[in-house]
Amino acid sequence: MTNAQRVFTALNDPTRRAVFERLRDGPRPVGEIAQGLPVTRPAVSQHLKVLKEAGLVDDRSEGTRRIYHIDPKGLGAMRAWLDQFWDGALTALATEIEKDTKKEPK
Amino acid sequence: MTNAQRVFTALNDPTRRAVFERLRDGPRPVGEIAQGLPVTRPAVSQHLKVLKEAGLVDDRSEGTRRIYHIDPKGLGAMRAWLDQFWDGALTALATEIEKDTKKEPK
DNA sequence: CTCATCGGTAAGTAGCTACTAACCGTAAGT
DNA sequence: ACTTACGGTTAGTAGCTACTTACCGATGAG
Repeated sequence: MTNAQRVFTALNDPTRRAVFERLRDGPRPVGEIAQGLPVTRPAVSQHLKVLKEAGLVDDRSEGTRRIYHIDPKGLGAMRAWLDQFWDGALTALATEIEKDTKKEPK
Repeated sequence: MTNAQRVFTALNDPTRRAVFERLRDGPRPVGEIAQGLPVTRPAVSQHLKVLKEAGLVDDRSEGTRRIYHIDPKGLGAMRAWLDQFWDGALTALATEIEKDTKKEPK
């Protein structure tokens, strides 16, 4: 399984995106993340595991709590994938427009 | 269902990404896209439908063929989502580093 | 040494999704 | 008009996945 694949899979689930977005404002322990979400805490743990494997989050221990924070590594991989795509897409689009212009020079 | 949700769902499936990436080199008819892929042509049609609903591809008729091409709209939505995230993630990370530095000034 | 809190893990299940096979409509060639 | 090529749609199914419940280890307070 490629790295980009893991990132996409991780961000595909709405609940998991909610978990991830909750970390945007700063690091949080698991319980605090789970609070307010419509799923149980174990579910959040499982989501965090997936996010971590995708390189989207990382954690550190602090007493009995585990503080999770965003890891830019995953976002970077995704952005790289997207950028590599962006150029090709725009190039193809430009070619398309050029062809259309030749066909219908108004 | 939000628009970003549709883009993520569309790009989540490996086969669907393969379909999408095949259009990076330029517009292609359905049959040509399906050729070489390990799935049948109807499956490709279904994938194209999902990609189209996500704003990632669009199509035009040319005789009995349907030529599919990349639609930048979907990629733009995804990039917007990512960028909006990017800043928050980096800000949080910077805050983190700052805190760690204060704790362990080496 | 208890006892409570925090959180990761295992097992089992309901719901979704990607796939194939069969079918149908449409456009172009003869 | 007949035939062929192209491709979208439907019905049915196998496999995956997000969820809950129950359990367990670890840390800190008293």
